This record gives sequence, C-alpha cells and structure tokens, in this order.
Amino acid sequence: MLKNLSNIQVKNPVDLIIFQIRDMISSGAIKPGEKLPPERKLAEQFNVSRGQIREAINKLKFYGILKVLPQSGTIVESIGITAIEGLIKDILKIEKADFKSLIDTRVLLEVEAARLAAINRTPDDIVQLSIALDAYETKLKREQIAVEEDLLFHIKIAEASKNTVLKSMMIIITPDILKNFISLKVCKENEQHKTIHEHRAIFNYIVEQDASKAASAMEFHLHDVIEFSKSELIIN
Amino acid sequence: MLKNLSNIQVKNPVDLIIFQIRDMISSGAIKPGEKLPPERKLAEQFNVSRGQIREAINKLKFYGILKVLPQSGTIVESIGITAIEGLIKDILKIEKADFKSLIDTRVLLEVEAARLAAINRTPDDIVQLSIALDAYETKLKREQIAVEEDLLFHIKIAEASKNTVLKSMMIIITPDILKNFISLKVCKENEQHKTIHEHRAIFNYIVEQDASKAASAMEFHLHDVIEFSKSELIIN
DNA sequence: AACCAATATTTGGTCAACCAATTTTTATTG
DNA sequence: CAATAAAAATTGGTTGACCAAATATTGGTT
Repeated sequence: MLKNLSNIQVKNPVDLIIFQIRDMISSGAIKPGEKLPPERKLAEQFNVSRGQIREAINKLKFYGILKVLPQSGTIVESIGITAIEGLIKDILKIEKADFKSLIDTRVLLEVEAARLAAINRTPDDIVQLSIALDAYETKLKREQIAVEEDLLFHIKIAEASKNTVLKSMMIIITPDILKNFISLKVCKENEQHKTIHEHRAIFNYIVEQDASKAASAMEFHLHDVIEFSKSELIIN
Repeated sequence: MLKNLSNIQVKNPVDLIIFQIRDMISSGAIKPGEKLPPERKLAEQFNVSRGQIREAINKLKFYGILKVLPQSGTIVESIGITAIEGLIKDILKIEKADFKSLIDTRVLLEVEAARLAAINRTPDDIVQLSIALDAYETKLKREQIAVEEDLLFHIKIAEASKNTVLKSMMIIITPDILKNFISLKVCKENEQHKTIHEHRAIFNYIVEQDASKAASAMEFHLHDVIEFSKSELIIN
C-alpha cells in the first residue's frame, strides 16, 4: 500500500489532499457510507485552506467517490474500501488524451451509437437528425469546412441512441476531437463532399431502423478518420 | 453522470450563467480563440457573485469549451461558434445515467479494452493483471462478494489497452456501476466462482496476445451482466 | 420515562476583501 | 524617436467571515 505512494508523483496540492483523504479511508478512520469530517476540521488537520478542501471534495464528487449533502455533511459512497482505494489511485494518474486513443474510442462509440439509434430513434429524432444534416450540407456548399456541423450531427445520433452514457461520452470527447482536427487540418475540402452521401446513408438506415447497416455505414464513414489515428499529436 | 436540466426551464443559477455566456458567443460578442471578459465584469454584467461566475467557467473548462490562463484571462477554445453553441446546449441537458445505458456502454468499452489489451499489453501489465486477479480470487475464497476486486481487474485491463480515453471512461463509470450492483445485489455468490475461470481465460488470452479470443472471452464473461440491464433502477 | 417544541450548534454554501502573477501604461534615457 | 525599465492597473487565485439549512441539545410538559 505505502510502496504505491512513491509511484504517484503528486504535484497539485489538491491531489495531495485527495491522497490524504484516501489514506483516511484506507486506514479505516472513515468507512464507506459514513460521513467525512467537516471541511473546517479537514482544513485544520491537513493545514490547508477550506477552499482547497472543497476543491478536492468537488473532484471526488465528480468521480462518484463522495456525495455532498448540503448543510449536513459529505459522505463516502458505499462502494467498498478496495474500490475507493483503487479508483482514487487511478484518478490521480489520469493523463491527457492522446489523439489515437481519442479517435479509436470515438469510432467505437459512434458505431454503437448508430446501431442503437436505428433501433431506438423516435420521430422527433428523425426531425432533429434531418435539421443537423441540412445544416451540415448547406454550410458545406457555401464554405469549405463544416467539421463542427459534422460532429453535431454525430452527437444527434448519439442522442437518438437513447443511451445517456454514450451521449455524455461523445459530448466530453468532441471538443478534444475538434481541437485536434483543426490543428491537423484533417478536413480535406474535396473529400468533405463525399461525406454528404455517407451521412445521408447513415441517416436513411436510422430512419429505416436497419441497425446493422447503420452501424456498418458509420464504420465506413469513419474509415478516413481512422487513417489519421497514426498521428500522435496532442493539443493543449 | 452529473446534473440534469429540463429543456427550456433553467433552474440552476450556474447553468443560467453558462447560457448567458453561450449567448455572448452566439451574438459574436466573443469569438472562439478570444478572451472572455474578466470574471468581475461578468459578475457585474450578469448581476451575480464572482464565485458563481467561476463555477460556471469551471464547468465549461471541464467540458473543454473554455481554457483558463491564470493571472491572464479565460479564452474560448477555437472550435467554432456552431460547435460551441451545440455543445453548451447539450451540456445543459446532460442527464443522470440510467442503469441500462451504464451496463450497455460498459460492455462496449470492456470488450474493446480486452481486445486492445491483448495487442498492447506490456510485461508489467501482465504483472499488474496477475496481482489484481489474485486479489480477486483470494477475496472470493475468504468472503462471498468481491465485486470491487472484479471491477479493479477490469480497470487494469483498460490500463493495459494503452488507450487513455477508454481507461478514463471506465474509471468514470465504475463507481456508478458499483452503486447499482450493490443495491441490486447483482452479485450472486454461487455464480461468482464461475467467474474465476472466466477471468483466468481473459487473462490468458491477453498474455498470449490473442486479441479476438480475449474480446470474445470478455463478451461471454459479461453476458450475465447484460441480463440485468433490463432493470431500470437508478441510484442516487 | 417519553415526547416534543424551542434553542443552540454544526454544516456546507456564499461572498467580498485581499494576494501574486501578469499585462499594460507611463516615464525615462540613450 | 526608440528602447527599456519602472509603476500602475488588471487578472485569476485564495482566504476568512458571514448565511441558511440541517442537526443536536436542551428543557419543559405530560
């Protein structure tokens, strides 16, 4: 346990607080389901300001480790000591996304989203997809580049899939994808017009509720994108 | 994962601020790549405290829309007006994850993670996987339930996949999965011993670098889990 | 002893004042 | 006039005091 401590390079003071909270749980001082000491006590105990304690709590709250009850206290989620230890260790190690991982995961999510969208799409989804599709095509015909409209269309597909987690993940990775695309100038002008037909194909299969064809159409559509995943450039 | 928001009615004051920032970008008052007005100005302009402005900025920062340069300013990421408008709208709509979406997405991520792990695993990954596997088995032999060790093993697989995005996503959904599993008592004691063999099988295929077999072994392993995805229970 | 309302305390949430790094402006000098 | 250094203003970051809701304590009544 303690030997793992040296592995992690803690730089951020907030991460250091998170680490200390982890120790309190590891040592059994706090058990899952119980209340964390109040923020003021923690601030005094760790010799930091209360604001930094709040920031650390906020981060752990986002990752689902803590739950804050206003005017009452902060409790550790009942997910077991082992899980909490492992998760916090991993959270502190989370690194920036590389381009290849981003693209590979995007393809994975998108193909599944297209498949599910074909199954679960509602009439309203068709309207929304149609609007997004039109926006993409008109932008493309007027200007050269429509990467944004492209990705917004893809998000609409994720929305039509009715899988809330899938959609959330798409939303999270989309800005990173855009940043990389723009900087790498992935968007070739002449090839963009080809994608109109591909988008239409995906759209039609979703309308027809042909799941497997929608999925394969999406996979084909993203083939060009996969080619770029050899690049290892990182943005930010 | 986090909060939700009804389509038009905005309740959270922070989300309202985000909406106003969106308007500033939509109207062209701020363009992508440019600086946001200083926090004090925004606070005065929106007639709210600066802390709330900071909270809103923080949320948009997490989703990759804004980038904060300390002691200098906050800039809008250069990802285009259209993308920013669409993304912010979607961010405000993000809803809590339902169990089915959670499980379905988990399976999707895990099968791919197993496939990639078989390809990219290093000698050290094998050691780490072996340690996680032993922890799981010994816990199972002594006590009845080892869901945490189970999931930590799965995270190690994601780590071995060398896909940073995939791993991050696994870490994000794991606590939610645990909460649902524990409350639904998905972990059947007698069936848990069966999973030892399945884990071993996955592990061996990863060691042997047999990608397709590793993937299908993972898919088979998660079959029982998929059965429960009919439940619509939501935790929290 | 048991119950319950009134009160005091504790809690996370909020805010305005302050800090240090940065940027811009101004003054000086060659 | 240009260059540069000093100083003023601006910036996001931090902090400690205050707020309202939740909780614990108390004291009285039955």
